[in-house]
Amino acid sequence: MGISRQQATTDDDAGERAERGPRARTKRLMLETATRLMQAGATPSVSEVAEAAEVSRATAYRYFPSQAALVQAVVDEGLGPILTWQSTSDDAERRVADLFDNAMPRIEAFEATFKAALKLSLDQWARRQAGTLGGEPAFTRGHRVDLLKEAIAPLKGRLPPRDFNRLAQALSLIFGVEVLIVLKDIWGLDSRGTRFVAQWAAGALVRAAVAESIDGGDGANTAAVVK
Amino acid sequence: MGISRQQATTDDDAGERAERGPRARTKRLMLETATRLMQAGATPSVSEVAEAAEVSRATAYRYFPSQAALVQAVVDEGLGPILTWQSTSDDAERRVADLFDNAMPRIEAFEATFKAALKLSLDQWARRQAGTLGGEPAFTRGHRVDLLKEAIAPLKGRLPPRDFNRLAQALSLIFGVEVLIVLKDIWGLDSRGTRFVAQWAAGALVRAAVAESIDGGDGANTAAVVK
DNA sequence: ATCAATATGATACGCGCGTCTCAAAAATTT
DNA sequence: AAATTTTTGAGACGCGCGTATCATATTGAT
Repeated sequence: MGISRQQATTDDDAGERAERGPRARTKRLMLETATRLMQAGATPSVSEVAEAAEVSRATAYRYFPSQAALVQAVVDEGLGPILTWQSTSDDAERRVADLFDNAMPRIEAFEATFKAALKLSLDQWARRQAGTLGGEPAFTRGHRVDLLKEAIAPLKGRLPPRDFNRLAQALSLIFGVEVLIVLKDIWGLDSRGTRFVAQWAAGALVRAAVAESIDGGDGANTAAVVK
Repeated sequence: MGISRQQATTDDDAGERAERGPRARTKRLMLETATRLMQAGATPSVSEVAEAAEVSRATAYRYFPSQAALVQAVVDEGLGPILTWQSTSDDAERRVADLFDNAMPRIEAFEATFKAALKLSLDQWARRQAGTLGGEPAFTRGHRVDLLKEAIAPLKGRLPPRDFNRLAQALSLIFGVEVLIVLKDIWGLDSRGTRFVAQWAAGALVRAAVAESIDGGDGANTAAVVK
């Protein structure tokens, strides 16, 4: 079965990147073409990438059996630099700000890709609910969880674990593509305004978490908290 | 000719709800069937609703020309009660908390519907980027903007307009379905945990906005985001 | 009761995605 | 260089969505 052989290849390459030969070459060509198209704002189907890369549809589908696989590959490709990034500061708020400054422009650059990924996740979720398609991973917790936890790591000792997690969770609400959707598409803000609001919210949350831990427990959590 | 007549009906009904006759009856039947299916977690296509409601595909498509129209109708139907709701308090933080308490369970009850709506918006956005489909509304700013602005209305006088908007924008990041996606699907929280985190974050943001305005400008904004 | 208007249903069509088959081309081995 | 394996391309197929057409049933007015 040539098929299962080639299917396996898609996975093998994940492990051994330096693979040589026509397979790897064609795959890279497709990946680069797809990345280029997506950076231009498109959300190309496998067929469209095939045409743009000047390979046949059949070949394209051999390497990327679905648009989902394609998008995922582009996301991984484009997100690489973020994942290894480290803030130089050891102040939590500063680190979070640094993370946002680094990640948000990159997310914006790959906006179409991230939106496509979100859309596909929603698709998969819907199928899952419908009964079709069994125990797949459904929503893949991207990298945001780890990135944020790492950013607020300096608070790990100073905050109760519960509060630490709550902060990480709250921050993750203002970190992903959803921010772009809400602030740019719905509110009509520009990139600068979007980053500004996200930064402010992030800072406010970090400060709130720290402040609470200082003046003891839920000092600010009672009804209105009149300061 | 018959078509444009019936097409118009879809719009007319929005204005005159009490319409009588077979048209309204069938439409309601479909809407209720669709709502039932979606509450059960499904994201039915027009054809599926047609089958469940025991009307022909052709008829179904006359009333809801696309899945998007169907979802939109169900959203409006299910969201109605929220839109007219009013908090009895005049404390901003309390009002926001009330809003969340009221809206979040309802959003959860219609989770599949909201996710479908988000997915369709992303779809439309992608098509738009691709050049196909012209000047459509793209992302329809739902009701969240108005709801939140209304909730924090008590701060309208006490906060500079710029800060007021920033707060509304930040709050809208932790208000929609996206919250469910991030906290339930990605983090794996349950409904209670999700509401808890969202509530905490909302309160923290409101308090931060108020506190800043009190101790004058950007008293807490020093470290990050200098502008 | 009759007749026009209108709602419905059955059917067929185009289109795009993903799958499959098979033959030609390219690469690798012997 | 010849033989074999691997990669590629061309085409056909099924499927689901949305559209269009036409005949039939239902409704409402005269």
